[in-house]
Amino acid sequence: MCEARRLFVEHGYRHTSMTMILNAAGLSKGALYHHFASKEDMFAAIFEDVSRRAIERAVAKTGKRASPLETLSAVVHAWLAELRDPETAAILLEQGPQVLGWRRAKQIEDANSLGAMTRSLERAVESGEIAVQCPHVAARMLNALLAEAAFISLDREDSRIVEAEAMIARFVTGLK
Amino acid sequence: MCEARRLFVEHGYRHTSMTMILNAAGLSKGALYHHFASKEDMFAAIFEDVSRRAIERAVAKTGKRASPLETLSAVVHAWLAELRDPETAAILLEQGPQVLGWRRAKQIEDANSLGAMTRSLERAVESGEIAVQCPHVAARMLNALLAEAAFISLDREDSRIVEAEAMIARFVTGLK
DNA sequence: CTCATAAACCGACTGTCGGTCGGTTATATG
DNA sequence: CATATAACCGACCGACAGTCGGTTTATGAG
Repeated sequence: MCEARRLFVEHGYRHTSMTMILNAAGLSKGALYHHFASKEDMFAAIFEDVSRRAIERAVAKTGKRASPLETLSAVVHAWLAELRDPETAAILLEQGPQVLGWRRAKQIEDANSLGAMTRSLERAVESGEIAVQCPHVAARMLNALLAEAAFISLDREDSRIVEAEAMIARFVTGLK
Repeated sequence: MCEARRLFVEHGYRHTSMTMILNAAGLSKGALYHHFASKEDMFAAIFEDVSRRAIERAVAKTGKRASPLETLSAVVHAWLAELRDPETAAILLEQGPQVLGWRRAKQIEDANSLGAMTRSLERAVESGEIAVQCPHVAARMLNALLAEAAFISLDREDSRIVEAEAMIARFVTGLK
């Protein structure tokens, strides 16, 4: 599955045939289809794995903060840093929604990054630092901004990245 | 091409074979491939058409406003209304990025909705109502919020839609 | 060790689908 | 009418995801 991820990142989902994956992994078709129902399902497993590990790393990097809102800001920053990793971006931002469709991709993210973001928002609401009716909606809106900022940062134009991050910061503080 | 759009909306891109389109349109393969280089190219033409007409309608519905910022807010509102049309949403939000990839989809939108949004932002900057360094970045961030709000509104949960729209309004006024 | 059971693995085969190509018909132009 | 160009045709092809009957390997109870 590690080999499959590498090939997907390098050539894209469509241009990576099962045969290529089979050769790289040294497996047979039957073996692979014994573990995954379809090529798409295998990609979903990879997507889930990348999503889970990325948010775990981001949360781990975020030490203890004074308040829930500051923690949220720190998580947001750490998450953006994770998305700057080309492999993570390729799977989570480019190919994920393309291969799985946004519904399935969001569903998987709900159990990982989106879920962590929602919980962080909920804590900030409980502490009274921000005011939103539905933290899940706020998390999705925030997540959309983060994904767009990550897309922009893929073009490696520093000034634009700085501006995008500033807008996100303003969005978060604007929830007060 | 009208028939193809209908089939794509109804069954999705993947589950719409060329043969289905050919039968529905009463054409032969050769004829169709004389006009489009590939199935994906045909979809791109449909995407471009839907994108162009949707922003045209939104702008048309937006009458004259007192200031560029008010015009921007009105365009944003009208654009959200357009995205609530299931067929438009299916092509622009669901299938577009999935079939074409976000790069190509954004490139086409740059000539239509994103372009209009950017120009509207530029006017508001010129009049001094808002302050952003790069209107194009702001337009993309705003567009990401609008797309997410449209996704949320596809689930038809009214309270969430209201909250999402309020966040967008706050984002726009927060650019001051 | 033996045998039963299941999990993991194999690879030739198949159906479907996007795309091709040599050729034909319609339309416009001099 | 002659010529050229665009529109159109559909049998055919290669590639690919997915299948299936069968084999090997691991497990574990007697």
